[in-house]
Amino acid sequence: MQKEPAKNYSPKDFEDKLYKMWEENGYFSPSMDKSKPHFSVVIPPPNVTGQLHMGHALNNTLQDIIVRTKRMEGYNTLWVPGTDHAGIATQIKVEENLRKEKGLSRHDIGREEFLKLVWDWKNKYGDRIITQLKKMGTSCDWNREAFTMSESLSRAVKKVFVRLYDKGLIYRGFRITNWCTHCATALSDAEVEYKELEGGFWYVRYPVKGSENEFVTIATTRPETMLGDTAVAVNPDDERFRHLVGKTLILPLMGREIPVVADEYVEKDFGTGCVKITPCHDPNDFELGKRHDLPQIVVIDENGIINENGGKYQGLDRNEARKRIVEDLEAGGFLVKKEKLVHNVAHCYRCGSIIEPLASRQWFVKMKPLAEPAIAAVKDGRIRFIPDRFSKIYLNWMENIQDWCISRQLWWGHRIPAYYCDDCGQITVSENSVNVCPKCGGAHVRQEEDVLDTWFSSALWPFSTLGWPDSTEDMRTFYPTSALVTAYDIITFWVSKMIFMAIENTGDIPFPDVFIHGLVRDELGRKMSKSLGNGIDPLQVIDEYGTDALRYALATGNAPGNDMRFSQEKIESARNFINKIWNASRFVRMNLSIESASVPDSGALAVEDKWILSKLNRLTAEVRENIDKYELGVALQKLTDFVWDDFCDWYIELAKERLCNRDNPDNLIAQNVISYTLERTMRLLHPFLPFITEEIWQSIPHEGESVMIAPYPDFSEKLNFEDAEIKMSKVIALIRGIRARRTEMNVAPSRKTKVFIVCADGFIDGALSHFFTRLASASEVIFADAYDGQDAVQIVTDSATAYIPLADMIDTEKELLRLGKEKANLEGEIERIEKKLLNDGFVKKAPAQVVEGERVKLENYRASLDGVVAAINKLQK
RNA sequence: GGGAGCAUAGCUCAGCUGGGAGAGCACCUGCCUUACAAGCAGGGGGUCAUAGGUUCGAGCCCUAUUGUUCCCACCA
Repeated sequence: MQKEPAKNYSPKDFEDKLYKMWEENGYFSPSMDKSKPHFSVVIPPPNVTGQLHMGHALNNTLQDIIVRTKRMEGYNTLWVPGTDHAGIATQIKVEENLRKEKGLSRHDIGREEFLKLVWDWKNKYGDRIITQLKKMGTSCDWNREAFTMSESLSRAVKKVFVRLYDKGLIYRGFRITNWCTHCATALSDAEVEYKELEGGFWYVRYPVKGSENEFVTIATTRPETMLGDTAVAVNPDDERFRHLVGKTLILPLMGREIPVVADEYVEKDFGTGCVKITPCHDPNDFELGKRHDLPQIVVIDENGIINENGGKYQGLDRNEARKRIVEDLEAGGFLVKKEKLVHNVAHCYRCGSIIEPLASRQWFVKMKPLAEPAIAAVKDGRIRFIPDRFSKIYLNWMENIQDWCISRQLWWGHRIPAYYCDDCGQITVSENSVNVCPKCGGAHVRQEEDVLDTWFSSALWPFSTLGWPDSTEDMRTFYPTSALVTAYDIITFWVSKMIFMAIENTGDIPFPDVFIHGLVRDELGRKMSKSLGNGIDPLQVIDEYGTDALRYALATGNAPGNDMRFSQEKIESARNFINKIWNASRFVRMNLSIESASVPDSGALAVEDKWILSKLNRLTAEVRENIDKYELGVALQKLTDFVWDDFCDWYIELAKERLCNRDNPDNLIAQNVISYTLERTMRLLHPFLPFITEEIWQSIPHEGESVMIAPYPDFSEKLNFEDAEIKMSKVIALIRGIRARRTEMNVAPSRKTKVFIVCADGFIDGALSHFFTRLASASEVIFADAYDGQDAVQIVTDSATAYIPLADMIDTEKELLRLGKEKANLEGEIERIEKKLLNDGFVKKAPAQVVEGERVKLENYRASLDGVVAAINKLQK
């Protein structure tokens, strides 16, 4: 029929070719068939200049499985791809590059020039991640590729900003923010990471004004901030210090007079019970300072340098300043002691430097009013997390939400659409650029320098990518999207923000389902990271084993929300399975003469045909259900078991007799059944293993252009053959028994023997002889009512007893011992079930089905026991 | 301090709404059986962390304990 396929699965021969074919034929685009329900997904946008890592690989594999299934199920399916401009991450990269290549900083070349460089960088690397996503087999509609900084998405960003500002949900405020001195920008709370560090804990005496030799001792982990102290606080209930409240202290080194105040915030039992208050460099002190109306003195600037308020320490780096201040305190007799203290220190999640809490003017989103409907949407079930436990994490975070700092002192990002008038101080927020102050008419108007947090634009992703704020056809057709697939580590960063932004701006939820997966770890369970050098490059895996193998390794045995370890072992077993499929198809192809396949009337079908068709049929229903419930790992496991055990190990072996012999009268029936089964199996597997299934599907009888757009198989009552399944399972049990016994007795596989079968109810009869000649080393199969021949090995199952005359190899004593054990075993089981059935509670309360199941089991055990007892009697004679 | 997860075979993990434990790998035995040695056949191996409880029945539900991982908060 065609040239002999390669002996081993060789993905390079077809993966790229097939992807190109799908893309060129437009299969990735939605059908736009309005009579069908829609199914839409937006990709979690990777960093535009990033590289594909295992996390992306897992995320996109899971999405693609779902999307491909829905597409085959007939939904009008859209998967929107795109990338994120990733403000800080990208800017840092370009800055580093600029420094390396030209020794310049971004300030040296100015905003405009720098942004040009970033765009160049983006254009250079922006395609790389897309190319890599395509390598994964992702079936995104590339015609709709989005980018958070594109013109249309920028328009959405401006629109939302103005809307929220007009509603009073965005405001500008002087607040403590997390400041990264390396990136020179404010960060949101979500962008800082806490790490435990051992640091110093310095005890310092502050003299009380006007009373000689009286001191207040405070303890601090950051002595350099004392330059900005404007008070010392004690707990109002603390007897030890009550008399000091209201008194004045002299701040050492600075000589400034500061008050002692009482505030509940201070814990009596920690440190000395007295806390120095630095409103501009500590969030708690800031709040306390406001309560007590304390002055705000900034002493550390945005680069981590002591500023003009720091007296003689001006110009020192914060670390240098700490050293000098401690020295000076000691010299001045103010330092009581230094202890070590392990405490949590905030770090920048991007560059890792220590965060400086710093009071500055920033833009914020008022969260409480936005959080409320977002909480309700999850609580009332309009949005559900899979698995459900993540809704707790979401709710816990949402219910304790703080205002969101959205301004960043970066250049790469959406510049905040706010305009300041230098003449009258008016602030104008507008979607259009403002050149003349609408209040005073002055022309000295400048736009806010800051840009928005990257997450501000990604928060709009589910609708901005569909064309919002315009009422586009995509928006009307595909919104709300159907599911979001992402890892648990960005639930608070991203998922939560999409939810409240969508509800606020579109009046609808962004998606009903949030399918959460875990992280991919290395063989030892560690996070894959650049610094550890333990990352496995998915592209290298693809190069070596193929995309399908990678996808299989990531999808199999993966339970929703759970982390997984990736190992060489896993990818190899994935490859082995695919190779198995490949060879099964090779066998089928080699024996095929028909051009199209259909299932013959059931009257023409052999019992094994009915069995495999029925199994496949049931599998179809189960796989659909598992995928619907996002149990992708389970679905793939069932498919694997079917292909390997049922189809390859049993059906193919049984079919050989008819299939490999063109003269066999049933040859065509076998051809039809086997190619029908293989074709359906390829369709079922296609969402998981898109390439191999397409390659095979194209080479066997099929209808249509591509398996990718073929209908996903569905359950059919016509192919439900329960009797055949029961019959086959009994035959299989008997064959297994025979094989096991032979192996136990070291009978060489080449030694064929007669097999006598006694089956009281005739369930296993002469029509099934070929099973035993093919699969149980039988030279001849004789059915009888009883066996009274020579000494034989006996294999007892619940439906039949097989006798193999191997007189020369039987050790009667051993055999009796074995049978005795088996008898005891069966008796035990029987006793257990009898007891259960005598239990009134069980019979009355357990479902009828379960009780009936136990009764059947009991009968089977009893039948087996009878057989074993008979066997023993026979041997003892 | 608050919250969540995990603990099942030597290893990595499945186990759906409770009905007497599975897979892959590893290990042992035998096979080049005309699709596949990336394979075939057979086998050993688990008081499902511990202690209670609910139930006719618990790996699964409840409580406590131990170990472990993570998230949030951020006590100077």
